[in-house]
Formats: sequence, structure tokens, C-alpha cells
Amino acid sequence: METVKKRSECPISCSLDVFGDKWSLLIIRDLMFWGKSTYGDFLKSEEGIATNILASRLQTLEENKIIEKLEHPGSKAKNLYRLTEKGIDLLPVLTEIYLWAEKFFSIPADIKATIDEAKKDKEAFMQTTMKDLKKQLEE
Amino acid sequence: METVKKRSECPISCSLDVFGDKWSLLIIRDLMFWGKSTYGDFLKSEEGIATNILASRLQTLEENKIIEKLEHPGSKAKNLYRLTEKGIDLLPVLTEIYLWAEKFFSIPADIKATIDEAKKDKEAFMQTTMKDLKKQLEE
DNA sequence: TCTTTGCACTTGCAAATTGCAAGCAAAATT
DNA sequence: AATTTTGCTTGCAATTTGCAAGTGCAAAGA
Repeated sequence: METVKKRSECPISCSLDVFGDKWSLLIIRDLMFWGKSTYGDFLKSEEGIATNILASRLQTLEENKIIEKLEHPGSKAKNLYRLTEKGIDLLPVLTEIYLWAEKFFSIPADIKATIDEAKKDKEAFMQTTMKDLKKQLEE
Repeated sequence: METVKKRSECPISCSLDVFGDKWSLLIIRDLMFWGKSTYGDFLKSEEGIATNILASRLQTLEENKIIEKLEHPGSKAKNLYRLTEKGIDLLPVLTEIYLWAEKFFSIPADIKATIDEAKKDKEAFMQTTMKDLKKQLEE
């Protein structure tokens, strides 16, 4: 475990030290919106993350308490990753990225519904989604 | 100018292709909240970006229409960088990162006031700040 | 029981990116 | 005219990434 070296005390900079790369937020996206929870799940995502990078990011996110690693209830061969409260609290950040992207990129059909819901009533969307995510922590 | 290679059609992934690194959002932060506008200004930020990385990031952000490069009204030696509308629209993303960070990091005194204002009334903060930023585009 | 498959990584290595120091040309200052 | 400022570019070493292959363990199948 390496010591986390901050570049500055700026909250944005500190945040980017945690998730400021091309992959971490995609893992969080998969956990938050698409029900993924295992190493194999993340590997299947269409962006095609390399296996060593995935292992490394999962470790960093775990060290920073964004996710936690648990035994998989269905199989000893698998691990189950899930968002912590701190990770769930990133929902507004991810949501705003979705809403920004919606203005400037074309949105694939399978994601459209989710974004439209967020667009229609942002607060309601975030409250509902956050409640669902926190419910998972009780299990 | 290199062609932008998307990893997928996912809006989060496309967004990270644009600003998903340790430096781009810090440049945007400097433009958005701290009135910085020149190469030298960004270089002075406490995180200490390398000169070649800064030049490279400014170019990428310009190519992606997040910022634009103009003649500096006061000096021909300087360039003036400013956020486009597309860049200004990232305000909610930056604001939510601030609010997330506020929950999990200790906040330096000089930034505290800004974050407290956002925390007290997020919508009002964003409306006011966005209005100020858009006013700069008219000049 | 033995073999095969699935899962979660780790390792080795080449390629790309980053960080640091130095250099450079045009403009501004002295 | 000489020096400093500004916005870069260049060279190179160090770090990080991406790809392919390999490893160890658990569960399933023959």
C-alpha cells in the first residue's frame, strides 16, 4: 500500500488524485447504474479495460474507500465489489457528467431512458437512485 | 490535429476522453473560479503542471471546444484563454466535485467561502456563477 | 477421481505518456 | 541595446499503460 501523495490541498485536485483518470469513473458508473459487481463484469464493459489496470484501479478505489470488496454470496471463486456510502455520494458528479454529455454527444438508445429521467427531474432521479444504492448496503 | 478516438458511445466514457485526466479539470477550475486566463497563470497553480503537459492540455481542450484562445487585449506576447459555453456548462460537474470533496477532505480557508456558498444554495450559486461566466463571453 | 472450465488476478515486455530541465523566438521592459 | 517576460518546443529518463500469456484456486463435468 503506497502513501497517497496530494498535489495540493485543493478539493478538486484531491478528488482527481482519487478518480482523475480514464477508468475509475467507468468502474463507478458500472456499479452505480448497470448493476455490475464482479471483476468479470467490469472486464466485459465495451471500453475494454486491461486486466492489470482493472486490478490496479479496484485496489486504489478500495484503498480510498470508494468501493469495498466482499465475498460473493453465490460463489467462492468470485468477489463482490460494491460502492460504499462515499462512493454512492459520487452520484451527483456522475449525473452531472451525463447531463453535460447529453448536450454535446449523441446518446445511445440503451442509456437514453436513464438520462431522460435525470433530465426531467434531476433531484427526484438522484433521490430515487441514491435510495436504491443505499438499500444495497443493508443486504 | 489527431482524430479523437472514442472508446465507446457511453456519454461518461466520451466525457472522460475529453477531460478524464489529472490536469484538464484543474485548468477548467482555474478559468472558472479563480480568474486565470493565461499560460503563465495556469503554470503558477500550486499543483505544478509541467510546461509541455500544459501546452498539450490547452490544445486538447481547445480542439474539443471547451476553451478558446484569443489575443490578449493588453499584450501581444500573451494569449488569453477563456471558457466557451460548452466549457461553462461544466460548472455543475465542478460544483458537485467540490461538494463531494467537502464531505471527505479538509478544505483550505481560501476556498471555504466559495464552497460554503455552493453548499448553502446550490442552484443560486450555479446560476450566479454561470451568469458571471457567460457575461465574460460578451466582452 | 481426474479433467476441464471459470474466475480473479499477476507477470513480462513493448509502447505511450509524463515529468523535468533546457532551449528558443517574439514581445515587452529597462 | 540589453535584459526579462511569455508561451511555448525539444530531449531524455522515468513512470504508466496496453496486450498477451501465465498462475492458482474453486466449482462443474466426465
